Amino acid sequence: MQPHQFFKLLSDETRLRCLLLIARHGPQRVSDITYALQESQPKISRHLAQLRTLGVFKDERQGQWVFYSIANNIPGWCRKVIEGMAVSNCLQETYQVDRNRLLEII
Amino acid sequence: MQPHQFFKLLSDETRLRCLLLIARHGPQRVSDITYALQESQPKISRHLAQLRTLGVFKDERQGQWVFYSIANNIPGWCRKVIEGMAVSNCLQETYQVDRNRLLEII
DNA sequence: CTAAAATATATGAAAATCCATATATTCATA
DNA sequence: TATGAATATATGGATTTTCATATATTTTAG
Repeated sequence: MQPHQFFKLLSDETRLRCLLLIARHGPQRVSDITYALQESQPKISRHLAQLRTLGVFKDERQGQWVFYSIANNIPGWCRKVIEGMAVSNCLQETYQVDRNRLLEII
Repeated sequence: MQPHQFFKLLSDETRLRCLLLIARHGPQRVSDITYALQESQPKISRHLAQLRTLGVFKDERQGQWVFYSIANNIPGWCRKVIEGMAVSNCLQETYQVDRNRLLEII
């Protein structure tokens, strides 16, 4: 994965919201992410697929649900960016609402 | 500047090349960046303008030349990403050629 | 146990939007 | 006038989104 490809994934706000939610709260079901972000299911599914296709996410089916999580073999520089953002206070306002909605249901 | 907007800047390889060149070698003239990247002048100018418009770069005219450099008031989380990439060895191979061409002429 | 219904996720196709590039031109400075 | 930089326009192509539907799994009814 080339740097500009990774940054392109992060350039879409929906994908960034998905990534940060999972970076902070671990593996999540598609349906829960859909609820937390208040977006349509196909929209979430497509963005998760992009993150998976480039190797940032992995998916795992458990019964009727599919859980997405951060792949365990991502490059170190990717992990550094993700974790840097996850602890950054630049996100407090914008992404807090997603977190709160997720915490309602998990 | 919102995170996904910053990452969109980094999602274009030409912009990323400009950014990393300046992150490593300090303020540079448009003409020197154009030479280092071996791209057309309007193309470079347009990408530099985007980086400037969102506040990542500042420009300064000195005589007939315009120097671009990293703005001194960028958010901490941006600086962290930029410096993280600048020291990352994931870029060594890909962007070394740009650096070498720049070092020829400065 | 089997068939039907319900739930969860993915995908094909189409529409709308966005983006990068090339060319030509203009602006600014020396 | 010559050089360096910015901008206008057109265009091709990529991206995102939606709608409808397909697939897979689980639950329920009989």
